[in-house]
Amino acid sequence: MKQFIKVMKALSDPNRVKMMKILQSRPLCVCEIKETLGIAQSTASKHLKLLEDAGLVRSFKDGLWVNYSLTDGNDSPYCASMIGNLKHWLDEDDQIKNLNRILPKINRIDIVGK
Amino acid sequence: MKQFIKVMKALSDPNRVKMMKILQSRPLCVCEIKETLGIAQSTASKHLKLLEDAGLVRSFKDGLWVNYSLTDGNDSPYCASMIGNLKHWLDEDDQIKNLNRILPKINRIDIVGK
DNA sequence: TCGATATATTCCGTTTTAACGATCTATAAC
DNA sequence: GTTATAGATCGTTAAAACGGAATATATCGA
Repeated sequence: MKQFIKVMKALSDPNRVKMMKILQSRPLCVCEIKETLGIAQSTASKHLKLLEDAGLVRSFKDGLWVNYSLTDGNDSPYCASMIGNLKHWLDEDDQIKNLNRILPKINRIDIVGK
Repeated sequence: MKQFIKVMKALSDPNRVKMMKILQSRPLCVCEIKETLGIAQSTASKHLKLLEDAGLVRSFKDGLWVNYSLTDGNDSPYCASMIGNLKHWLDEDDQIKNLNRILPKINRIDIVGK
């Protein structure tokens, strides 16, 4: 029950769902994610931690950067199912379409300051 | 996005998930639900309203009673998918097993007072 | 070692959520 | 009509969630 609730909670915030959707395109570092969504760095970092705790994303360090990507969900049927469904869900959502439109222009080396 | 968030939020509370699971057995009125879960009547009523708003359950009156049951989820792919998955998910959860054990003994005519 | 930079963590204010008791509404029996 | 009962709604309180600024941590390059 606890694991299920964790996954549902993780997916019941718009910013976190947006993160799941943009991570479908490619792995992203925190600064690319906060830039794409237009939120504070601390906010992005916290949301990502929550998604990671739920088993929906994973992270690996690359020098200064931490890259986040979707998991395969193999550890949890709840994650596997939700990750799978989100592959096609919300593609027609206006906010998501917008994010996907600006995402190609987002690049970690272009992001300065905080 | 809004509809999706609504469904996720609806399923991110243990009491609401328990309601979804016991409604798999049979339609139940509010007093049977509150009795099974051991919560206040007003609490049960509010949770059910939230589940109904999300499209996961529906209600119909039968005299003084209001019977709640699962929807078929036809109005929403999110609901359809979650209702379908919940058919097999959490069956091995201890809390859910307990509810299913006491549920056959719960009967609206045996429930007195509030 | 000394900045500079990316991310994580902490702190704090604001909003949302969940719980219950009390009250209101609607229906059934009389 | 009156009364009894099931459920919905309201008011309140406590806990959790969300946001951002500030601070701490870790790594890279000079």
